[in-house]
Amino acid sequence: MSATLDITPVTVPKAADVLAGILREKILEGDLQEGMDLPNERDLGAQAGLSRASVREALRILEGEGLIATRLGRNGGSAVVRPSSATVERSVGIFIRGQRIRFEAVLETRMAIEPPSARFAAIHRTDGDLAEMEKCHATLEQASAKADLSAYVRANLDWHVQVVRASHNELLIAFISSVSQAVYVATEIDGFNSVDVRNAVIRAHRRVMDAIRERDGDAAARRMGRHVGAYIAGVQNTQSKFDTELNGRMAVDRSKGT
Amino acid sequence: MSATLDITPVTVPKAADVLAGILREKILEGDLQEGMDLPNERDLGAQAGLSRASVREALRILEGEGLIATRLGRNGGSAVVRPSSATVERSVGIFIRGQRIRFEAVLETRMAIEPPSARFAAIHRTDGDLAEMEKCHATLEQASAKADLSAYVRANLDWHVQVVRASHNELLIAFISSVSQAVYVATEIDGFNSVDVRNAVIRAHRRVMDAIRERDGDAAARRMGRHVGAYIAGVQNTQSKFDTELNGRMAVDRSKGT
DNA sequence: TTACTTTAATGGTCTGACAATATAATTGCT
DNA sequence: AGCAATTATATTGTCAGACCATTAAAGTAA
Repeated sequence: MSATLDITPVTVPKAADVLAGILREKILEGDLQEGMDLPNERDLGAQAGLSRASVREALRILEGEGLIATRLGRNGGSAVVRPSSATVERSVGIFIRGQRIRFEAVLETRMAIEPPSARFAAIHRTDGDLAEMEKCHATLEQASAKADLSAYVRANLDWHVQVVRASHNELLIAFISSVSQAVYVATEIDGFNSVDVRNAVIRAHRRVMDAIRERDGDAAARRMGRHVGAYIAGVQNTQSKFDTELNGRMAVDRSKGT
Repeated sequence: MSATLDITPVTVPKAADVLAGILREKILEGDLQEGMDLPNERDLGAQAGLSRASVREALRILEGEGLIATRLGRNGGSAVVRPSSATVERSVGIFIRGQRIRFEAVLETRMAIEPPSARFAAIHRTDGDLAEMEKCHATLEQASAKADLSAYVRANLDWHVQVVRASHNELLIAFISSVSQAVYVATEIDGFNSVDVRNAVIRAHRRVMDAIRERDGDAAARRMGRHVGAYIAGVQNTQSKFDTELNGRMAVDRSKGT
C-alpha cells in the first residue's frame, strides 16, 4: 500500500517573482541602499541565469512597489529608491475605486484619523510645522475671499494634511494623504461651500492651530473632532449624489511622485 | 528672434504603461467586470498593436495592482479580480520597512484608529460580528491558559481586527490589517506578555465587547482607547530593543490572498 | 573654454520559437 | 452509459537575438 503523505500543493514560482523577491529583500534589508544602481538588465540576467525578459518583469514588479526607479539612456538603469507614501496612496486609491468604497466610509476614516493626529501634532510639532500650517491657512483665506472654489478645496485639503504632517508620524501621514485624494475629487463637486461655511471652516482651523501651538493635545483633538464632524454633517445633507459620482471621478496616476 | 514657448517637458510613456492604463480604467470603470476574462496575450497584442512582451508587462503591472489574476494552462489567462485589502497591506508593509518607520509610529497609528473604530463597531455591528469577536476571544483565552505565546499573539491581533471589521468600514479594516502585520512581528518577540498582563487584556476585551454589544459607542471608544494605551505603555517599557529588530523581521509575501 | 558632433551604454520594443502546464477532447474498457 | 486513462490543445512561461530610442559621455573644432 502506498503511504498518504502530508504534502501541500506544490507551487511553481515564476522566475521573475523569485528574482524580484531576492532583490526586494536585498533592498529592504539594506544591502542595496538608496541611490545605488542595480546592474544593467543584461548583466543581471547573466548573473541570475535568466533571460532579459524575465529580468525586466522582475524589475517592473519592483518598480510597481516603489522600490526602484528606472531611467532610460546611457548611464540609465535601475536605482534603488525609498518607497514613498505615493505607493500607498496609489494602492489605496485603487482599493477605494475597485471596492466601490462608500464615500461615507472615507469620511469616517478621516474622522477617525484626524483628531488623534491633531493630538500628536500638538505633542510633536515644531515651529516649522506651525509655519507650514499658517501658510496653508493663508492660502485658504485668500481662496475663500476670492471665492475660488477649486483653490479653496485644494488649500483646505493641504491644511488638513499639514496638520497630520506635524504629528511626525509617517504612517498617519501616508494614510491621510491616501484618503485626501478621494475626498478631494468628491468635495470639489459638492454644493455646500457657501460663504458662511467657508468662514466657519476658517475659524475652526484657527482654533485647532491655537491648540496645537499651545501644545494642548486634548483641545486639539477635541476641536479637530468637532470640525471634521461638522464637515461630515454638512456633506451628508447634500450627499446622496456623491456615492454615484465618486467612483467615476477618481483617476489613478502612476507617474506622480512625492 | 525665436519665441519662448511655454512647453512642459515631453514625456514619452511606455507602451506597457499605456496599455495598463487603458485596461485599468476599463476595469475600475466597470467595463470589465469581476471574473471576466481578458483576451489571451497574443490577441491582446494584436488588438493593441503591441508585441506580446509589452502586453505581458502591462498585465504584470495590473497583477501587481491586484486588478487581475493570471492562470496558467489551457483555459488560463488573465481574469479581472476585485482589488482586495491585501494589496494595501503589501504596499503599507513595504512602506513601513522601506522607510524604517519607527515602531512607536505604528503603535500610535493603532492608537488613533482603534478607538474610533470601536465606536463605529458599536453603531454598525451585527449579531454575527459579535459572534466572531467572541470566537476570537475564546481562542485568545485558550491560548492564554495554555501559555501558547505565539497563538496568543495571533488571537489577540485577530480580535482587534475583528472589532474593526464590525465597524463595516472597509477602509479602516484595510488600514488596521496593514498595521497589524507590523505589530504582529514585533509583539511576538516582546517580553511583557506575563500572566497578569494577559489576564488584564482579557478583561479589557470583555469590557469593550460589552460596550459594543450594548451599542454604546462612547464607552466602546473610551475603553478601547484605554486598552490600547495601556498596551503601548507596556510596550514602551521594553521597547528599546524593538526599533532595531523590527525592520529585519518583516517579510513581504506576494503570494498571499485575502 | 565653449559649442557642436560623434560614439557608446542602456533601456524599450519586436519577432519567433520552444517549454511547461492545465484543461478539454478522445479513446478504451467495463 | 459511465468511468478511467490517454492524448490533444490552448494558454502562459521562458528564452534568444535583433534592432530601435534615448541619453550621457567622449571627442572635435572654433
